[in-house]
Amino acid sequence: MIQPRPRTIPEATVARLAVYLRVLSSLADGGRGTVSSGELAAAAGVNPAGLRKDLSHLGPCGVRGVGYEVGTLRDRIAGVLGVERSRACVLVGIGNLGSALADYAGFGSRGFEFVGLFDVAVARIGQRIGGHTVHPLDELEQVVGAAGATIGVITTPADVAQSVCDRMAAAGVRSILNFAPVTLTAPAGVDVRKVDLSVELQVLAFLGQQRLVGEPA
Amino acid sequence: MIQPRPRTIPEATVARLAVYLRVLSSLADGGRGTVSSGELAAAAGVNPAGLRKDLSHLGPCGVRGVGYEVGTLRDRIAGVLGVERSRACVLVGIGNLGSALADYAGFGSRGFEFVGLFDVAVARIGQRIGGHTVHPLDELEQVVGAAGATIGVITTPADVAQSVCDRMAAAGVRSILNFAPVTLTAPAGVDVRKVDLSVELQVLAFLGQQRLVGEPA
DNA sequence: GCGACTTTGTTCCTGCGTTCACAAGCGGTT
DNA sequence: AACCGCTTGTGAACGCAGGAACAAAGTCGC
Repeated sequence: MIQPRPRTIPEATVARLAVYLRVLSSLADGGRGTVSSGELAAAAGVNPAGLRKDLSHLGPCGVRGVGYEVGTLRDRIAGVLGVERSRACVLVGIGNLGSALADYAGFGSRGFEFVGLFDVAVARIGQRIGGHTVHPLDELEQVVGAAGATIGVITTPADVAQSVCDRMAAAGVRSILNFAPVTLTAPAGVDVRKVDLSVELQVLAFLGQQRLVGEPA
Repeated sequence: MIQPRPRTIPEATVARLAVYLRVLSSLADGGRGTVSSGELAAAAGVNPAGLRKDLSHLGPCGVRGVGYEVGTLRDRIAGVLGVERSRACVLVGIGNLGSALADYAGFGSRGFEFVGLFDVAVARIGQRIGGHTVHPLDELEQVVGAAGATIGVITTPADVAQSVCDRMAAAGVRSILNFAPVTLTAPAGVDVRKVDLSVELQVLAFLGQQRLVGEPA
């Protein structure tokens, strides 16, 4: 019995595969049959050689002299990323950002299903966002257990993010995406990924000012 | 005349400096006088040696045997990142995500000032968010020119993001932060930074499932 | 005043990601 | 059937980030 995926796929490659998947879906909708690595790389904003190397992690999936078959490659990447399987997610903190995520249709088509939206503000509870209802935070553990949710998203203010993280981990969540501007600590076996919007903006601004100093042209 | 910043600072270091700045601000508010690299690294979630290497890009700014003086280091990092100077930003696309960004108080304290919020929906125009008023998109070029905005944020749907990007670049914006799920192309001299929320979630989910396969324990 | 401890700043090294360049393979054409 | 052009897949080199270990330096205690 050979194992179909012998080695681990680098994290940077996984991130790009998700981008390729989006481009391929768009091409497939446009009725495109095949694409070359050069064209696909241009659409994704990466180097053609790097794209081929990324795809090589999935095994040979192109035809030399022709290119990649759009539909086949899309399904291949979707299978590797696990898009077809539905993943139960919970989201805590229904502010503007949390509402944006809950309402974003792109998650549903990628295999993510929000099985619970939570907040502490009574004004928020009962609101319907993206087809789901906001529940009081007290019900977090019950919903996580009942739905078998393994993914949690935190969009709360910074001061309560750690306590939410602890509760999620204790309830059985294994992967946490944190938008709160704090560094969370989680027990072993639970990995946390942080997205800091203000850091992104600050890096962008710094690179811009650094470019001005380096190249006064 | 020696140049105060002889070399360029790596991008990864810049991102971490922003995190250190936040931690240091929090420590300063708590009345803390000095910190060691180990403690600061733990709070930021990085390796102590890496933190010292990051800080070495600013020149010597600690005292051996003691640690770093909290207030001094905070001001030093703030100066390098250019926090004290106010940067004019424009934001196009006042949906949930755009509202979240416009309303986020963390930007103002980091030197970013939104001088214009724009949308095409007449229902949005005139709304006040985070102390600013939403304007029709037609006024984008005028506001960018008048305020000298060099930073633009795109939180529009994917299909109009490229046209907004083009208009921003033509109007004088030099740095663009793109939240729309498309790869934008901009003229030389304008750099685009992309944040894709669904990609982040997909990477997280994949790492979780890969971990289960690799370590069945 | 001197020694020892603590902590920074630096240097080396290992591993990873990215890029370039080439061989292998397939389709179309004559 | 053989040749030619095109594209994939892979191997090698380069550059960079991350981690560990060590020397320099300053402070505290005696």
